[in-house]
This record gives sequence, structure tokens and C-alpha cells, in this order.
Amino acid sequence: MSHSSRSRLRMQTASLPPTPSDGTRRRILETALQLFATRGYHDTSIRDLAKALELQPSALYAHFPSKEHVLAELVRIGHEAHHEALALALKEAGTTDPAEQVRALVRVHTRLHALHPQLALVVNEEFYALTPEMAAPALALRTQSTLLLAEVIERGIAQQRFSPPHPRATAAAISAMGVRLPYWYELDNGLDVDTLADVHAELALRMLGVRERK
Amino acid sequence: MSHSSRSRLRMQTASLPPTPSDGTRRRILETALQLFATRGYHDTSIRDLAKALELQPSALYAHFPSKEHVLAELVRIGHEAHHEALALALKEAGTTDPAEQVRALVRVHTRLHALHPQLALVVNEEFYALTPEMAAPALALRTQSTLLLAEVIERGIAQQRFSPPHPRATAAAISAMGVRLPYWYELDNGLDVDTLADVHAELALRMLGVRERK
DNA sequence: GTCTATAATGCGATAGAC
DNA sequence: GTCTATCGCATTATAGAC
Repeated sequence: MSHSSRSRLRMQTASLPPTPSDGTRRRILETALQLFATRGYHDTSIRDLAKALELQPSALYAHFPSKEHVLAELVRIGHEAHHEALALALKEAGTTDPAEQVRALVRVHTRLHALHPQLALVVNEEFYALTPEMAAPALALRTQSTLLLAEVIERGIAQQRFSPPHPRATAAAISAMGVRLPYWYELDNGLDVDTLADVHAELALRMLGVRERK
Repeated sequence: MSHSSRSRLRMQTASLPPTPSDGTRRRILETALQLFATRGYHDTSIRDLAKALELQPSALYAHFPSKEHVLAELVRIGHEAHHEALALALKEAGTTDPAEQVRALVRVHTRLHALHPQLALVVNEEFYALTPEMAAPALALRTQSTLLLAEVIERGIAQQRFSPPHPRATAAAISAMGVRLPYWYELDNGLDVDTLADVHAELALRMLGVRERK
């Protein structure tokens, strides 16, 4: 860490999805998430992390073999939670109507990024700090999640319910709305998460050429 | 820099907008842009930069007082080029029709991010590595650029030509399309820049509730 | 599983010659 | 404006006691 007050995200208690994990390991992940999100992975040292945890640096190595393994675990948790949430949303939508499926996917994508901004930031910005080998599991999940949306869009097009100007670019634009949330959206600022999720779902359907529903 | 082959952007000759600048200083900026975009600011050392330039580390200090000043200059150039391009596009649109103004803004925003992906990445991801004092000029430009789009949208709403579900979230979504381009878009991949710019303009107008133009 | 102590290396930046 | 050489300090990680 360096000397200034610069930071890319307001300091706040890190919100990590529930995981089956013992106490200290979990504390390390939560604290690392907070620091990595605020200052970045490369600008956060093992010493910074240990100090925030009120531990000696060497104590961390009883829980993770390296700093990179801490990041890799956060990135894995983030991608896993994201993919599971998307798959569950599709399943619970209980419909084969592509518009409703897009709505379900976008709503949960937005909710996740709005409610876990630190994890979203670390997953998306520090992903590339991992060696390809350590990033591989997350990358596989990322590909699957991207496919979930792409396939729903393709189905909607095949059924002539969607008419995006360019399917791939439109899918990217829909995803980008959520991914960029940590940079501007803050809770308790007059726009609650559910409203935002509805707004994003509406924007996605407009991009796909679906007229206003009743 | 570290030992692995990890990188967040394919290595390629860095594309920096033309600036009035003498030879070595310009070479430093171009090389730093390439390295910062590929590996990140904190993971690129003065030694890495010097080696890529075939200079000794100390030679850099004849051109920039610190590593942070190199980044600050790149961030400043990026924000300046962006804001100038947006303002020029608005002016050259030669109309007060909000839809045409949004089209002009989105087209140039997209072109810039597609044609200068490294600069876009560094500007957006490494911005927060700067001390607040060094980031201030860029931040001011960023605020102005955001306002350009927000004001056009507000005017379109006042004239009842636009009906976004939420003006602020919609403006953010429109901007996000461009900002996320470096992560997926590649030239010479079957989708040329002008087509992409048109697609984004169309998506923006759909989000704003403007029906297809003839 | 946490501690003290330290190894081995890399970092940003500077001094001073040319 | 570039070089050689180096300062002072931070870095990740390990050794070994408890």
C-alpha cells in the first residue's frame, strides 16, 4: 500500500456471499476483499492485510500458500456465486418466454453487482493479475455465464421476439450495465436495488426490441 | 512486473492520440501506455519501462519526476482527448435535435474506446492509483463529459422525445457500453468500428425510448 | 496456528560523471 | 540527457520456537 488517501471505492464492510468456511480463513477473505477492492491487489501488501487483521504476516501462510491464492479464492467465489445466481434465476423464472428469461437474468445480474460491489470490482479488475492456471476455473464459469444470456437472446431472435441490432454487441451492452455499477451506484441514495434491477431489465428488453409490457 | 504471462489486454502497439510532444517523452508515454494497459500500473516497474525503452531507469527521471507523473499524464491525455472529441461531435452534429445529438455523442464515445483500447483501459482502471491532487484535472474533465450526455438527455426528456425508465441509470448504461469495449471488442474480427458505433447509437436511442428512424 | 526474526529480492528514486 | 552505481526501504515468503 502507499501513502496517499486515493481509493477507487468507498471503504465499507466487505460483503462476501455466505460460504462454508472456518473463522480465520473467512476473516482473511473478507478483509482482503475490502483492501483489494479499495486499493487494488498489487497495491495491497501482505503486511497491509496482516495489519488490518491484527495478525503477523507469517500467520497468513497457515491459511493460504500465497497472496495470489487469496485473490484466486475471491475470484472463484465471485464467479461461482454469479453463475449459480444466474442459473437459479433462469430455473425459478419457470417459463420459456425469452423476454421473461432475460428479465430474470438481468435482474439478478444487477442485484449481485449492486449488493456486492467490492466483489464485483475485484472479480472484474483483478482477474487478470492471476496466472492463467489460477484464473482457469473462474474463466470457465465466466464463459458459461456469458453463454446463459447469449442463448436466451438467440432463442428470442429465433422466435422473432427479439430484434437486437447486433446480438453479440447487445449482449455485451446488457452485461456492461451491471458490471459498471460499482463505479457509480451507491445504496441509500434514492434508488433502491429492486427499482434499479427493474430499470436494467427494462433497458435490456428495449435494446432487444421488445415493446413495453403492460 | 512479475514472472507469469498474465495480461489483461493483448500486447499491441499502443495507440496514443496525437500530442505536441518531443521524441523521447512521447516514446516513454507510448511504451508506458502499452505496459500499464497490459499488466497494470502497480505491476509495471520503472525498471520494466526502462528496459522496454532500452534506457537505464535513471534516464526516465530527466523526462518525468516520478512514475506517478507518467500515469497522470496518460490519464490527462485520455480525458482531454475524450472530452474534446465529445464536444466537437456535438458541435459538428449541427442540430439541436436531442436524438441526433445522442447519436453523435455515442458514436464518438464508441469510436474512441474501440480505437484506443489501451488508453481507455488505463484511464478507467488506473485512474484511482493517482493521488487526488494528481487526478483532479482529469476528474474535472470527466465530470464535464458526463454532463454533456446528461444534459442532452434532460433536454430530450423535456421535449418529450425521450422516455428513459431512469435518466441517471440510462445515461450510465449508455456510457458503460463504450467503457467496456476494451474487454471484448477486437478490430479485424468481422465487426468494424463504424458499424459498432452505429449499433451503440441505436441501442442508446432504444434505451431512451426513441422508435426506429427510417 | 501464531509468534519473532530474517532471507532474498525488487522497488522508486538519487548522486555524480560525462 | 544518458550513463554507472547505489541508497533506503518495501516486498513476498520462509525458518524455527512455542
